[in-house]
Amino acid sequence: MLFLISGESLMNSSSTLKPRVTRSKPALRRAMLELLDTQTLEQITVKDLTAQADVGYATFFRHYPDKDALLHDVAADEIRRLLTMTMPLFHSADMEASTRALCAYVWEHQTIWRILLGGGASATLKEEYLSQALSLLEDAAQPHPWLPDELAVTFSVGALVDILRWWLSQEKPQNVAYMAKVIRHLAVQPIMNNRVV
Amino acid sequence: MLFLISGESLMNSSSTLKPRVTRSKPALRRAMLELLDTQTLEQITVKDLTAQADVGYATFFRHYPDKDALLHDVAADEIRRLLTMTMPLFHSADMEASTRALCAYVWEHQTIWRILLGGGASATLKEEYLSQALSLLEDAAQPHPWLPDELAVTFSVGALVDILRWWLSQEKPQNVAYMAKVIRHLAVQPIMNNRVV
DNA sequence: TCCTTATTGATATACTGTGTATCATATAGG
DNA sequence: CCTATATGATACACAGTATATCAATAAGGA
Repeated sequence: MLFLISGESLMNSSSTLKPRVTRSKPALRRAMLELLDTQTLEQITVKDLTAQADVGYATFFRHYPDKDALLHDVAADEIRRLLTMTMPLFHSADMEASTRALCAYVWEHQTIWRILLGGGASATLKEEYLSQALSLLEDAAQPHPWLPDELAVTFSVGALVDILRWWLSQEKPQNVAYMAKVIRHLAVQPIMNNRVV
Repeated sequence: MLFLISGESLMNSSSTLKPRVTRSKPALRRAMLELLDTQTLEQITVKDLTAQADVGYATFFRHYPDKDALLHDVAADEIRRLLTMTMPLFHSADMEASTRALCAYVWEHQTIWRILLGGGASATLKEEYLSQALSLLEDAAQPHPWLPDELAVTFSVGALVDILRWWLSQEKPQNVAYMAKVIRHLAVQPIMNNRVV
């Protein structure tokens, strides 16, 4: 499988192969995604990465201090984009449209999200996701009279990630509309200020 | 901090120290819990464990193949006990009593659960928890007309672990009754066959 | 009390993976 | 054509894992 990520292009427009300069970093990001498809993050070694990227071993450390930094670099953009579609959920504006847009985005980018959610990256992903979500919490300020905001976000983000991971791990995944309904019902609706059972 | 775990006692009834025989394994389990209080699982080395347990380095491998096996040994009992209190939640018998009993149990054993849920063991814990829960799924057979059983359990167990972790990570934790209500409302009620939003 | 067996401590060793340092080479961009 | 920079290749120091070996020690039975 091949993956093209973020804005950087791996080849230039000319017919000849692009020379070494600036080739390593995109190659390493590409290699990380390729290896995460079948292995866990901690199973992947720097040697594996540089071999997959067809790059010298020491070259890795000229771009990243360690494996986690590379994963962070790969995932940061996607997380941020998904997060901008997640936060509106807590403002209870048009919830149906929001959840559907969220699921549609994940579905369109399922190749990378299947890797980020599955494998061994999910722990790192969830931490980062939750961290970014909590830092944006002040804006929301949607009062949950009986539920601490931090608990609400922790629960909702956790449930969202778990549900999305289940979705993309299925052999025959459900459709977008259904998953939006599931997320609305399981991860969003319960933290809204309604009746408490 | 000191921890006494499962049924094994570290000392015998006599006034003298118990000799080496059978001393290592309990000492290693004890050391694992002590180190997990301040470090992540992957931060802990076998050398750390054997030093903390005051045991020879090679002795570790005479009892466990690796760190994860030791953690598994430490956590297995607790997980199994908590699970027997978790499953009744899906039978919708007396939900209020079930959730309260669950939270009361965690609260009574908060010393070990704070370690198992926090730190670096939470990922392993959740996997094991979910695995055991899914293997017991056949018994429940509580039909969720619109929700696949596996998704329901995945969501519910995930939410439960997340909520419990948040609870025990608080400086001034909420009381048992409140947390039972939260779990009922966030992790259990949403998967029951009611109205779908 | 004595003897056998099992546990342990201590140590040596092989191996894998990380991270740094160094030097020669190739090339992009001026 | 020249120079700054990215790269490849390699050597090296270091940490952690896992196994093997041998002597010491104590438990539990004779």
